[in-house]
Amino acid sequence: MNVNRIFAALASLPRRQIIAFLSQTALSTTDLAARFGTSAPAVSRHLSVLQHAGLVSAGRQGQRVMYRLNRDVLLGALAQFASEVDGPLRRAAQPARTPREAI
Amino acid sequence: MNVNRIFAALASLPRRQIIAFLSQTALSTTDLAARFGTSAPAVSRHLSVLQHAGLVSAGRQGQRVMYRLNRDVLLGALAQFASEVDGPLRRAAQPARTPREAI
DNA sequence: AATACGATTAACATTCATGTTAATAGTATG
DNA sequence: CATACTATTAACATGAATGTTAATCGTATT
Repeated sequence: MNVNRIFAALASLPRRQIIAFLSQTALSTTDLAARFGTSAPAVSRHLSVLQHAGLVSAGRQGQRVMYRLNRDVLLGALAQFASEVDGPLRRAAQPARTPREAI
Repeated sequence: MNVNRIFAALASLPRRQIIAFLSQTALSTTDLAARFGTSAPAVSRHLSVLQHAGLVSAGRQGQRVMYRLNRDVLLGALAQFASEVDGPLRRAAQPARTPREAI
């Protein structure tokens, strides 16, 4: 899991919006394009970036390619980054403390 | 706390590196510029972005301006984004309600 | 096989981000 | 007060990202 690549993927607002949509249900490229104002090719490239970062998975179903979110990867990356930032000082001071149970 | 602004700030690799440095200790602009290969003005603008996002705080000490990381803001934003992604489906799918400590 | 539909890639233009050097502002010190 | 040091802003150039339309590929349907 490449945290830098994942955060680079999360850099873009449209991609975070795509993730928000995919957090509810699996969607195809045109589904997402319809939910945005944008074109299918634009969505397709965003999905490609997300996929290479490991954040989404693609599965073809007939003509459509359905994308779904890899929650574990996303949450894992957030947790890792959080621990990198939270780590050095706090672990020295308070070994057992985690900021929040979710991450 | 503006999650979009925070993620936009986290988009940049140099800024995440700055955050990594500041997670260890407070540093001045030139301190950070020395740790990078980059110039002071470049660092200064990155720090400005981070500060407007609320991720770092500045405090002048004599000639120097010391920057330190606002861990709570950063970790809070990560937790909020995580809960947004983690939330909808899991709360709907899980028969037992997940306690919402959502921040 | 021919056509239609969905997805991706190519090519292009435009906008945004990053870094550099030069100039300006603020603070301390001789 | 003049000088030195730190930080920030201005102006500029360059590279990357995003979106558009047109073209290509894959799959299904008739």
